[in-house]
Amino acid sequence: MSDETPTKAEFEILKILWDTSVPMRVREVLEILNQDAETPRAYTTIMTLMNIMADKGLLQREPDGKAFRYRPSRPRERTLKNMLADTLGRVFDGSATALVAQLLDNAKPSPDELKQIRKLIEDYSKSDRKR
Amino acid sequence: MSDETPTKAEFEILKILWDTSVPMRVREVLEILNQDAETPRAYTTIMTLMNIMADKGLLQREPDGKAFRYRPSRPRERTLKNMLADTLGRVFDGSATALVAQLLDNAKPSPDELKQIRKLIEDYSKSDRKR
DNA sequence: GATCAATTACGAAATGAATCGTACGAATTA
DNA sequence: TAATTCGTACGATTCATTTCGTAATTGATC
Repeated sequence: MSDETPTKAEFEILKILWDTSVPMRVREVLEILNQDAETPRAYTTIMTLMNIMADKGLLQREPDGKAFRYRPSRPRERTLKNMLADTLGRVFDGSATALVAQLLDNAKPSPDELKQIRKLIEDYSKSDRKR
Repeated sequence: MSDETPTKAEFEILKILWDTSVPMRVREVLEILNQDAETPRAYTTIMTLMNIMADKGLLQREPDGKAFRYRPSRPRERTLKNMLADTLGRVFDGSATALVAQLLDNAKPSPDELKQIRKLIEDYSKSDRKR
């Protein structure tokens, strides 16, 4: 129950907080969010959103002067994991193979990326037996 | 513009149509959808949904007696491709490597699946130069 | 043609997400 | 103390999605 998956807008906020890796105030998040936005959001929009996220357990608040600072409740990896699991289950019926097939056909990874990906799979294969 | 990505409910309907691979009427889709559903939907719910999908261009209609039969406008692969591209871009900032890393950490593919995945990558590597 | 059952058309309500304005409170300053 | 500034709380509005009821239509049957 404590593993809510964020909505689109919520996820944007989480990305900012993960990137800076330091608890931030609403205003700071707002400014980063707006600095390269075509249509800037209002302060209260983000305030409300971050409130909801705190209620849901996606963010934690800590008092700082008259304001709060917010931090993500869960590390980035854990959340990405959930979101990917969602796609994997919903879209690819749980088949990692099907997903990779689409991915290759799709993302056209560069030779360099391919190399990295191969390495990942090698490493995983080796560490597999201790599962 | 003709590459709409389906919503959750729309996708469920597409899956049914892809699986049977034959154009179906609303009632048939409804029955499959409801047969293992905890809360069954009303006929009109699916009717409306499929109408919207036809408007959007996700489905095509062909008359059959007094009713219509519906078929997906696009093949499954094409749609999955779009949906995966969305996840890749939004969640993993376009990094196929990052996605695969999560996937391995996540789906715990079996040795057999791994083998298939490796093969996919091999094949892709070979065909890559003609890009 | 009249009637019946199945289907579609239309429109409206319920829900969830995203947006923002106004009210109000606390610290800061004039 | 009054005015300013920064913050949160709360509620309203908009928008997309999902849901479904009622009315109109159509084809089949008598």
